Amino acid sequence: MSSQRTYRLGDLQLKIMRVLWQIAPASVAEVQEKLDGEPLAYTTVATMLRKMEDRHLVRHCEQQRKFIYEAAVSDADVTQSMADDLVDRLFEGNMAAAVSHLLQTHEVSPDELARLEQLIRQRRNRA
Amino acid sequence: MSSQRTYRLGDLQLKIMRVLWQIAPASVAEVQEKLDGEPLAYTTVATMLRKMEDRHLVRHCEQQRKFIYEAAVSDADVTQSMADDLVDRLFEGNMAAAVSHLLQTHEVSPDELARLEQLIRQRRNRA
DNA sequence: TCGACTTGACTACCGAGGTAATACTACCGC
DNA sequence: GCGGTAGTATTACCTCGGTAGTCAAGTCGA
Repeated sequence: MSSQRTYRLGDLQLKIMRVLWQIAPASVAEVQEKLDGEPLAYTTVATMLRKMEDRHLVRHCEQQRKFIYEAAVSDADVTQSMADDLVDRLFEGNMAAAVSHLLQTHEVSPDELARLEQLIRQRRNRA
Repeated sequence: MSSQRTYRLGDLQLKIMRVLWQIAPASVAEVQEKLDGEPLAYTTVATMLRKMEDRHLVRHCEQQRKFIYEAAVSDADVTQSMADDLVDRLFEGNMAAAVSHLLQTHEVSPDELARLEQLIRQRRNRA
C-alpha cells in the first residue's frame, strides 16, 4: 500500500535517494562519493541529509561515531507520487492525455513500442 | 520548433499560465478572478505576474493604466519541457519506462486504452 | 603525545515560489 | 476640487532547495 503522501524532491534530493535505494544504508561519505556529476562538498551532502531527515525522507542511526543513513520512503512511493503530481499539474489528472503526450513528443524505439503495445493489450484483456 | 529552454513552474505559476493560455490577454483582475481554488489577494497575483515577467514567462502592455498580460511561452513548450524534465529526473530519460509506469499504477478506462493502443500502432507503422 | 584527518553541529547565504500589506497615483463622479 | 476607487510599485516575510564555511570533538598514526 503506497502512502498518500505527496513528495516533491529537488534534484539533489532525488539523487541522494537514488543512492540510498541502490546501496542501502550508507554513511555521508559514501553517499557523497556515489553521487554523480559535479562533486559536492561533504558538508553539502550532510546538510541535505539532515534536512531530508527532518522531512522523514531518510533516517539515520549511529555506528562508531558515524551516521548511517537509509531511505525512509520507497522508490515506488516517491516515483509514483511525483509522477502523479505532474500528471495532476500538467494534465489535470488525465492519465491518458499524459501518456499520449509523451508518446507524441518523444522518440521511442520499435522495441519499446512493442513492449508498450503488449502492456496495453494485457491491460485491456484484464478489464 | 520548441525552444530548448527548461521550464520548472510552481503551482501558482502554472495556474496563471493556464488562465493566460485560455483567455489570452488579461488584466491582473481577470487572472485573479479566473484562478480556481482559494482566492488570492490581488497583490499576490500582481506580484507573481511581475516575477513571471522577469523570467520571460509572460509579457504585458499597458492599456488605460491597466497592465494587460499575455503568455510569452506556449502551452506545448511548457508542457513538454516539464514532462521531459520529470522523465529525466525519475526515469533517467527512459520514456518507455515512464509510460509503462504510468500505465501500471493508474486506472485507465477501456476507451482510453483503445486510443493509446491505436496511437502506438500508428507509431509503429510509421517507423 | 601530538598533529592530521574524519565527522557531525551550527550557521549563513542565495534564489525562487508564494503571499500579502502598505504606499503611491491616477482617474471618475459629485 | 475632493474623496473614493482601481491599479501599480515597493517592500517584506516565510519556506525550501542548494551550497558550503567554520568549529568542535573524536580517532588514529607516527
